[in-house]
Amino acid sequence: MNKTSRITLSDVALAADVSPITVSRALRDPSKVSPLARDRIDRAIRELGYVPNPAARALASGRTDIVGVIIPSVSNNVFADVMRGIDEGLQGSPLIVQLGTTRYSPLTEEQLIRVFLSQRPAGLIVAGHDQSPAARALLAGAECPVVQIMEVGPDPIDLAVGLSHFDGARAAAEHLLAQGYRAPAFLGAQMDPRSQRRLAGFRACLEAAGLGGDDPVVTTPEPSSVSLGCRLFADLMARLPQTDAVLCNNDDLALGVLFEARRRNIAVPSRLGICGFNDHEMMSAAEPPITSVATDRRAMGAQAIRLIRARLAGQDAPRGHAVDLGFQLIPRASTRRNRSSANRPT
Amino acid sequence: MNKTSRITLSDVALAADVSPITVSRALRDPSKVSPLARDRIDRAIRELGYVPNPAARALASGRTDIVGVIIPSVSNNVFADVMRGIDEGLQGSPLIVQLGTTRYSPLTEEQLIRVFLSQRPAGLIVAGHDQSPAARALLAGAECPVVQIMEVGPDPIDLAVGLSHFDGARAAAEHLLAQGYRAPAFLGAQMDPRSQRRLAGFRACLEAAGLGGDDPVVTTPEPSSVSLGCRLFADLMARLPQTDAVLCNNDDLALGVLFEARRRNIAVPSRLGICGFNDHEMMSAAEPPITSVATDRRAMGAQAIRLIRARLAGQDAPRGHAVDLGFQLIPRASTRRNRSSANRPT
DNA sequence: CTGAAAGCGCTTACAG
DNA sequence: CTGAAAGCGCTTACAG
Repeated sequence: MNKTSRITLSDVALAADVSPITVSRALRDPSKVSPLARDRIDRAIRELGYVPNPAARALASGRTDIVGVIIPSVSNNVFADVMRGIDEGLQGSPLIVQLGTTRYSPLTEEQLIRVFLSQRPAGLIVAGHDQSPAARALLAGAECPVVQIMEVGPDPIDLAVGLSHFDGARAAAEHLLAQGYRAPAFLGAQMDPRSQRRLAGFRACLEAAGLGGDDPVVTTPEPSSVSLGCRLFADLMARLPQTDAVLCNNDDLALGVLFEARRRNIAVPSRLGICGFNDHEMMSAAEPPITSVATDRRAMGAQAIRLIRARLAGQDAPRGHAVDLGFQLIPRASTRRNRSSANRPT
Repeated sequence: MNKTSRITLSDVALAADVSPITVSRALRDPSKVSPLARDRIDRAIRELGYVPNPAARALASGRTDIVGVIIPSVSNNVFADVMRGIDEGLQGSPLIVQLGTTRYSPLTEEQLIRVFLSQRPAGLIVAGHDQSPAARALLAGAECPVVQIMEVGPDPIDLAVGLSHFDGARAAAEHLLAQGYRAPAFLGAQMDPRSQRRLAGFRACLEAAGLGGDDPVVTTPEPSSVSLGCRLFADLMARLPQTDAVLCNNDDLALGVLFEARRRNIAVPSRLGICGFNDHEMMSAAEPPITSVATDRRAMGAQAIRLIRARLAGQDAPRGHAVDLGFQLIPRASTRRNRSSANRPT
């Protein structure tokens, strides 16, 4: 094709009057080259506008600077936050993100893993612990560090960083009971594995409190949204009008519940308690501010990259190493039922 | 290193009893290979578990299946939506997304363009029209299709798909005036070029209406958030208490204004009109529902990919081809001041 | 500290 | 429809 121009390493070598090998070395580890040669090479690179060909490098070395990231969806602010953390973690490294979305399909995930692995990535980040057996096998056989993010669970493939969604939801449910709510319900959308575990945590709390009878749960496989929160809450009220508190699978739903409650003149928090999950920034800004379970999505992404970089730098990060980032219940006015509300921090 | 295993094209050729070239051909264009050879090759590929090496392919052909996407930020739901559209547009193609974020820095953008271009991508998508001259030069010299997204403007580098933010904001301001608001203000965060143009559209409307004196504008370079909407609105009310409507740079701010107005017992829409920008899903769910300027971010991403795929398929898409996706003002209760509100579509 | 040789795994023309 | 030859632009050992 366009065989015009395109400066190669040999061109640089010629201009700097050294061998190509020396240029290659200067590029990869300048300390291995004499200062004099280094200077000449640097100048030649600058003058010629040389840019290395990553494909050639990858073919020769079997390595790349690519970090593959495989997540269910990008239009979910939770993953957007994770991506942000990944991006921040990448600062100062030559690593580049290759992004793939599974749309919550294990089969798509498997295919993506195959494609991404064929690129010989420097590292791979995948969401969750529920890969198909074939996907797990692929990842287990990968020559690069693999980080499972979002949750910690038994038997990580390699590295893992996340939190226990079961514990988070259980803590939230316990909070509702502690506030005096007696008929809490669970609202869930996009019931992915993590949502399922949140639901399980909710149920565990209710059972422990002897409230396990009704199973006051409304869920849908639909993707989450604020509008969906409105609708799910309407469904819930039609089915279980005695509900006095709602634990939402995520903050979007919680916001929808708040709006719908307002539309129906249901007083929050006195008649209805609302709790979200993740503690999106808007939870503290809402009126009333909404209680939520804070998770640090950015830290998750950043930490995943940190683990990969450490492994690449030859540092020790044994297989099976899992980092539990935990969660924090942030009580706010939306669940402040029987207490003095004189002082109201947001 | 690990020279063990790793099946190559030659291995497949050997097993299928054809030459490597024929295998290569079968992979790229099966119709050019006899059905018999094709069968044998397919079987060999399956049995050996052969996966092509993209680096080798890239080096030999000078092409890759990579689409570079360069956006300011991922933790901004506008770009998350665009990414979603890109992702959808990619369906059924072998293209893979490589993602880079500029953090709104032209210098970082330039570096990213350089790095991404060195990969010989199949296409490049960049946000906005305000690249540095050096970045523009790089893009103009690119051998792949380049799509500028988010807005349409004069002198696109190659392809473009977006809308006029100036027009969108002006239409919103006109709507506020038409509703009888007489002292509209503008609230803006993260004042990137598109926000600047929205502000300009707002000002143009006010001037045309003879209301250009005060310049009722509160902006900040801080990234946008709902909480920030609360704070900016507080600033605004302190400075210009006569304000009776707010045009927000985006929906996050608008939601923050709604919450803050509620906290202050400022009636919406009678005492205060609120209008957002982008029409995020939550605008229709809010109570009251919030007027906004709808933009189709997903379509933007999908269309960008469509243009790239068309160009790659050899179809005609002349340089300078710009697609204006337009916008649509969605009037809702938050600006329904003097009208009968008997029927209230959301 | 530096270099000559070989090779990474494909594809590109060019023949036949 | 099929193949032999050359080469894409680097890096990897191995010497010196």
